[in-house]
Amino acid sequence: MMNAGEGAFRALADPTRRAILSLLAEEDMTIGRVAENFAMTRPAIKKHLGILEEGQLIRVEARGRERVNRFNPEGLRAVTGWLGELDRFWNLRLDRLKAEIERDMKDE
Amino acid sequence: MMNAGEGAFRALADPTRRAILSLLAEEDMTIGRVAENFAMTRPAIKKHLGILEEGQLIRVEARGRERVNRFNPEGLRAVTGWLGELDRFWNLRLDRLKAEIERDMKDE
DNA sequence: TTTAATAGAAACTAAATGGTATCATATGGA
DNA sequence: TCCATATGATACCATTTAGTTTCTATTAAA
Repeated sequence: MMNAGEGAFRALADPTRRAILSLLAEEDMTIGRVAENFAMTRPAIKKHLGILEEGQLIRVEARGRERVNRFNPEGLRAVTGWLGELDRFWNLRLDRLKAEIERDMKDE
Repeated sequence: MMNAGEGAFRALADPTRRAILSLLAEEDMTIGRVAENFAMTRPAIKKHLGILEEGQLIRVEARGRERVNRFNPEGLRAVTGWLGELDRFWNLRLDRLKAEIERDMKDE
């Protein structure tokens, strides 16, 4: 089980970035518009958007002098995929445990 | 959409912690046993386990002089729950978009 | 063609993070 | 009881992170 989606996990760790992602899931926004929603300077928001982009959680499209930031649901696959694998491991373990218990009961 | 599972997201951001979680999903382990799997001192592993515990992703049970660390699948709900909400937002948006397009087509 | 708006970049700071080394504590067993 | 083992705790260090301020570049529009 390896480092898939390193960037996505890192991007999701910060609450501001998760809030940004929520906004962008509802509506595409320029950097300025995103920044209006936070008590923080635009450069700070820009950095967060950069990290979200690295994690593939958003896509940025140049449009004249603006940059439109859009949510990229594909990027979440790295995360949900890893969580799914973890769950698979867990269930395999439960299955082994169950089998063991059944074997023990038969022995008695 | 708010800060649910802050600790869990933070805990998952580090690759070492994700690797630890994978191990623990397969098998309960003491701190020492976990540490054997990494090129890192035990205090470092202990810190990671502490952060995983804060994020509710593991539970720790004292057992004599040992501490057994076990994976806590419940803790992932904060994460999957948030991801689900995000997805819901996204789909609502797609629905609005679809409705709009259908309306426009009827107008022509 | 100025001027105002939008964004990018760089340099800096404070605090958090991931790690180490070292020392103290508690428990199981010879 | 005494010793080895398993863990906890503390202090320290280097790097990263999240944020700021300030300055520059590009584009829209009067």
